[in-house]
Amino acid sequence: MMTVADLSKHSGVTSHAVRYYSRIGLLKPGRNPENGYRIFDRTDISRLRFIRQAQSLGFTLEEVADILEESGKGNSPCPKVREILRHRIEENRHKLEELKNLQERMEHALVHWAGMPDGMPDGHSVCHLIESG
Amino acid sequence: MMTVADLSKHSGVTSHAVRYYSRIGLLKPGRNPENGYRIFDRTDISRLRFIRQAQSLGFTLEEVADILEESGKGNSPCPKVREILRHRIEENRHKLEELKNLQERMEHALVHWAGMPDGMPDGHSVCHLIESG
DNA sequence: GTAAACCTGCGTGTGACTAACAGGTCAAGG
DNA sequence: CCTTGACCTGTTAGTCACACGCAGGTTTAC
Repeated sequence: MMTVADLSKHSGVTSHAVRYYSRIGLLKPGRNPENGYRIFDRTDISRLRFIRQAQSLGFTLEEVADILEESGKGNSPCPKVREILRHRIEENRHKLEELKNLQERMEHALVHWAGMPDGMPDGHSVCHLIESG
Repeated sequence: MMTVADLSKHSGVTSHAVRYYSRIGLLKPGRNPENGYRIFDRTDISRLRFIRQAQSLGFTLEEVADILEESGKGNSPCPKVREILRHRIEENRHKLEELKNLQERMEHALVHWAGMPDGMPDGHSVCHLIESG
């Protein structure tokens, strides 16, 4: 009952993304036989909402596709969902630490550089600021 | 005086990456006219070290290319370097906050789900765990 | 002489889109 | 009836920093 633009406005997801989800099979809209336009119904609306909800929890689109497929076969996706989340939490803990380290290195460098003059390249040094790290 | 593999072993950078840097112009090795192999000298070694040092401080390869080029023209890259770093620090602060938020959402979800049973898909719900968020 | 370990360029894949292209469709207004 | 503008279609390229694999040539050691 809705076109791409309708669904986009209704959901706040760009029409580009809606078409992208259709292309990779996350959404399976019908087609208007007169002009080939995609047509979405209430099921698609809630699917789309589900996709964004899952994404906001850190799920990748591939994982969402898995979940959707499992669910479509009549199986409960919940165990898989719990496992993915546990795994993602571990990964994220790692990434967080790396980013914190990076942030510290960057801030330390900026302070360290505050007292250093700019230097001209001299053939064996590109930028002594960076090389001083 | 060194081939790709020599430089790779010497620096701990994979030979794939060394060739990649050559391809995008970060390294400009000479060529052995007999067989077309790349040959690297001391300058390339320090360039490569500079690249990795800059990367570890959060610079992108494109930025490194800019810096190298500026430096190659005889200008001091230092002002640009300071500016990029300041900018990167701001960006990273943002990213860190987002990741922290995500981590909280994920951990909260896992706790929240601990008391919930697995459910079967019933046509209008895919996974009540995710949809309960 | 042959096997292992190198080298070459090039093309594909990663994630989740965004942007752009060329062309078709549709509703409203003059 | 015609135009304008906003939509639609599929496809392709771009993002980042590589990893991996291909087919084929080279070098080194035994």
